Amino acid sequence: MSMAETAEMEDGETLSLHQRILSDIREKILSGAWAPGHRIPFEHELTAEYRCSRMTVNKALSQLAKAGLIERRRRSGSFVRQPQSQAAVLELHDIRIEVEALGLPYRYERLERLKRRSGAEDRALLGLSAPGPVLWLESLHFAGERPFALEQRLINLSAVAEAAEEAFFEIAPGPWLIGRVPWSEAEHRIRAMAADDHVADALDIDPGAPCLVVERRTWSAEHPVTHVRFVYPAESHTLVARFTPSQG
Amino acid sequence: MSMAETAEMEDGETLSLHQRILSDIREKILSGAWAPGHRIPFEHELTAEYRCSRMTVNKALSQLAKAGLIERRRRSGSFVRQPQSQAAVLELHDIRIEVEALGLPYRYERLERLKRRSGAEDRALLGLSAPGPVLWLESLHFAGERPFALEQRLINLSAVAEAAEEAFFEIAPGPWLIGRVPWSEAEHRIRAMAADDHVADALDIDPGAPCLVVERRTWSAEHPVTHVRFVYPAESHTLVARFTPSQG
DNA sequence: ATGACGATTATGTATATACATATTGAAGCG
DNA sequence: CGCTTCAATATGTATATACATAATCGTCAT
Repeated sequence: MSMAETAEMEDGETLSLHQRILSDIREKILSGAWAPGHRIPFEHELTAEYRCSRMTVNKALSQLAKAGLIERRRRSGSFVRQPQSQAAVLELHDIRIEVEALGLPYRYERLERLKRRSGAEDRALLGLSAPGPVLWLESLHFAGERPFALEQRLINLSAVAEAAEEAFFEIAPGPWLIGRVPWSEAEHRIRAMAADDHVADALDIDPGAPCLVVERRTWSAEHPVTHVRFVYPAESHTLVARFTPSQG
Repeated sequence: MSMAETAEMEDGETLSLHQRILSDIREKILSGAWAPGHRIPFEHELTAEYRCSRMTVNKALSQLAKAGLIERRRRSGSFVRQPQSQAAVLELHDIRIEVEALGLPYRYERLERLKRRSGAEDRALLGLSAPGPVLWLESLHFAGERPFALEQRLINLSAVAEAAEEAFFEIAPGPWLIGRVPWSEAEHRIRAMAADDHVADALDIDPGAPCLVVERRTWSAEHPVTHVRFVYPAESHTLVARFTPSQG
């Protein structure tokens, strides 16, 4: 066996050995052949089975453990975990991309722009403790002729001073921030809401009509950067998330 | 330097060397010190900086690449990637746990149970091509006295035959399935909806009131298992998701 | 100029080895 | 019987080494 051997799959695809071990075991777990609690063969057994070194087996098992499919216990071995509480990876696209994926022309319109000192409400939204300068922006995203989403955004100018110079007529604040500020963490809240008069007016729907609200707070290295609320009319929008319980 | 040396952090926590390298680099990227496009030191340079072997550095860099923070190019080096499109890990808890976390007593009530041959609508929901036996269930989850969520579920009896024997009076179909069927994939749809008469009646809210709808389809090894729709009154429920762009 | 080609270089993946660490299980003892 | 101690064992992390592979760069001939 040569040093960096690769394996031929049935379909002709080439996988590295540790990826083959990984997907073999994953398949056994997901198919139910190895039920929760089942003890996976020891590293030295897999070493014999796959004719490879312990390091290679270890790499594969460590990855399965990190993905949460198995649990490893020293001296005892590795075990299939109980199915985890379900989690979904939710893609939150750029609205422009979303609209264009629908085959509709995208248009962005800035409604409001206000520089002010943060009040208690602003600080609560951003998660700030001390007052400071913030920028308030309200914009509309259109799909064709129809309003697609209303965006209400608060930017912490202490964290992103350059935003004070930008009018946001040409570029939406989302893409502008993405290109400028590396973000380290984000928190999302998703809920349903009845349109109030202001929202109904902006989105051209009836007051009281159901809307999907997605709020996102973003931090960059511990500093709050922005809080944004997207309000979508119920008909226009469904969030889709697909989840596979391990990431090969 | 001993073989399996570990490093003391300032706060006294012990990290393995490769984890220290990983978090060092991650911090540089997230803080913005290394902007997108910046070339990360070569493996042999990091080897010298951290006084360790190339394998250790390689492990850390590979992990950063898998997390999507950097891109690796043979012969050229490793580079900080543009900030990715945002994605969020959305936790979808068991409703019982959710209700109990609110400090309210949980109660479950089965409303309807119907065994039938799948019609076109059922097949569309489950993603089935051929007709077959399915089980239709409607249940209510209570938080204290108030209805918390309405559950409408379709189970593919070809995949889970035992479900036909279960009355689902004592146990909710969610927990029952989790303990029995290993699932390999799930797809979620989240949207806002106005309550129709049936939903309004079940949840004891006004017709037309906004609701949050979470639909989930689950597969086990390519076979559709179940489709479930949870309808939450808008006031009762917010989904929260927190996301950090790399998984140290 | 330009295109072919080989050397160089950085990463990708595997090996064998070494020692650390946590936990189990059995032996020994009061 | 219960407690301590100690050896055995499986995993955790690091080393040095080897060869493969892909991309780039310079050289040289056309």
